Amino acid sequence: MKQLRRIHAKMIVTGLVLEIAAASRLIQFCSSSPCGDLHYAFSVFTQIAEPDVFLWNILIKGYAQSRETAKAISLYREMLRRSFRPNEYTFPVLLKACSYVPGTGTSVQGHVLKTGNDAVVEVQNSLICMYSRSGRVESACKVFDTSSQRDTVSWNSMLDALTNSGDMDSAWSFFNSMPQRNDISWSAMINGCVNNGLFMKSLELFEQMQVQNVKPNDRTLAGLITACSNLGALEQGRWIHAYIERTELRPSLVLSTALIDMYAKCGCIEAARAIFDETRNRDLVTWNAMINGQAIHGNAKQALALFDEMVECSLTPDGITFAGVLSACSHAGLLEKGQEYFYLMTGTHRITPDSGHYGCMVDLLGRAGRLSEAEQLIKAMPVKPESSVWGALLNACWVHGNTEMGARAGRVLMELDPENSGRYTLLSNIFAKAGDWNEAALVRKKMKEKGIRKTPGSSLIELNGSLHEFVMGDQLHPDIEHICKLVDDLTAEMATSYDKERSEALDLEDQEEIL
DNA sequence: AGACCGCGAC
Repeated sequence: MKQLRRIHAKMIVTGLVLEIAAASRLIQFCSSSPCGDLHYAFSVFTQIAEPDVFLWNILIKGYAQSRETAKAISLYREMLRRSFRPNEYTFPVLLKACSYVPGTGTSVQGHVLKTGNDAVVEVQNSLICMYSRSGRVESACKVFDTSSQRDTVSWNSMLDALTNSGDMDSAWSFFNSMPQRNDISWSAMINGCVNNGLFMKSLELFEQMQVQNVKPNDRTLAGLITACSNLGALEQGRWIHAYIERTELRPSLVLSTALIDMYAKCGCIEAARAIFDETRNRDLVTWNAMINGQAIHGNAKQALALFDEMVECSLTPDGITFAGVLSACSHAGLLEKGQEYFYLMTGTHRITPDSGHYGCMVDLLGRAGRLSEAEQLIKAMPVKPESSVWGALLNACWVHGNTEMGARAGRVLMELDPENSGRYTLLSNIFAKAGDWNEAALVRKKMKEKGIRKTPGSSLIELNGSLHEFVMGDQLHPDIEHICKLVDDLTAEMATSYDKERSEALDLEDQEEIL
C-alpha cells in the first residue's frame, strides 16, 4: 500500500489518474489484493467521472468478499441508478453478497433475466449457491434443473446445496449420478457427512476416494479431522496428520487448527500444544481451538494465559473465545475472574452472550453458594435459557441444599428436557437430602411413569491402536479385575479429600445413580 | 485491456 500511494501521487501529478485504464489498475489492486485497502479503492473510484462496468464490478466484488454485503448491494443499486447495465461478471459477485441479505436474491434473479445473462453458466451456478446459502434448496434445484448448460461446478454446487439442507439421501443419489467428479465433489460429500453427524461414513468415503485415486484437498482433510475429533478416533487422526506431513511442506492454517482441535478433543493436549507452537500466522480460530482445548482439559491457568497472549497479539476475541475462557473459570471455580471476563465480553467487546456463556456464569455463582444471584441472572437473560443453564442451577441447589429453588429449577427442566434421566435423579436427591422422602419418591414415580430410563454410560479408549469399550456395569474386558482394583484404590484416595457434605449417605439406589 | 461460479476449521 505504501508503494501504491507513492505511485498514486505520481499519477496525480502527471494527470494519469484521469486515464481510466491506469486508475482501473490502481483500484483493482486496492480492492482485491489481501494487502489492499478497500476504502482507498473507493475514494479513487469516486474521483473518476466516467467509471465503466468493469470498475463497478471489481468494487462490488471487493465489498462482497470483505463481508460488507450491505455496501456491495447498495453499490449495485447506485450502479443501476446511474444507468449502468450489469453484465455477466456483475452477478456472480453480487449474488455472493445476496446470500447474506434476505430478500435480495430473488429480485437480482429478475435482473439476471432482464439483462439476458440467464444462460451464462457462472451466473447460473452463483444462483444455485445463493439459494443454497439462504437455505432455499427447492429454488436451487429449480435453477439446476432448468439450466441450459452445466459444468462440474454446477454439479458440485447442487451437491453442496443438498448436503446443506440435511437431505443426505438425496445427496447420496445425486453424488452417485454425477457425470464427473473431482476432488471438490468428494470433499463436498465428505464434509456433508461430517456436518450431518455421519462421521463413520465420511471416513469410509475417504477410503473410496483413495481407491479411485482422487487426491484429497485441504477441505477434505479438514473434514476428516473433524470427523476424528467427534469420534475420538485418535489413531485415524494421527494417520491423517502423518498423511499431511507426507504430502505437504507445511500444513495450511485451516489444517493446523483442525489438528489442534482434534488432538485436544482426543485427549492429547500436549500434541495439540506442540502443533499450536509450530503454527505461524495464527488467527482467531487457531487461538480459540487452543483456548477451548485447555478449557476442556481443565487447565484454567493455561487457558487464561493464552487469552492474554492472544490479546497481546492484537487479536479481538469473539464469543467462542469467551466460551472457552468462561468454561475454564467455571471448571476451576474462579468466580471473580469469570465475572471479570463476562463484563469484558459484554461491556468492552459488546458481544451478546449465548446460553452457554450464561450456563458458565450460573455454574460459577451457584457453586460459590450465591444461588439467588444465579437465579436472577437466568431471569434477566435476554435469550431463552437452554436446559443446560437450568441444569447448572439445579446442580448448585443440590450442592448447597436449596430445596425450594431446586424444585423450581426442576419444574422448568421437566418441561425443557423431559427425557433426561439425570435431572429427575438430581431433583429426587435434593428432596431426599432435605428429608422429604415423599417428594423424592414422587419424582421417581413420575420418571417411571414416563418410561424414562437411564442411558447406560459408556466410554471408549484407544490404547496402542486397539479400541476398548466399557458400558456401565459390564464385566467383559479381559483385564476387568485389574481395572476395578485400580478404580477402588483411586476412589479411596479421593474419598479422603472428598467434601463431607456431598458424600452424605442417601439410600443405596441413589448413590449408584449419582456415581 | 482488465474480471466471474464450487470449499469455512473453533
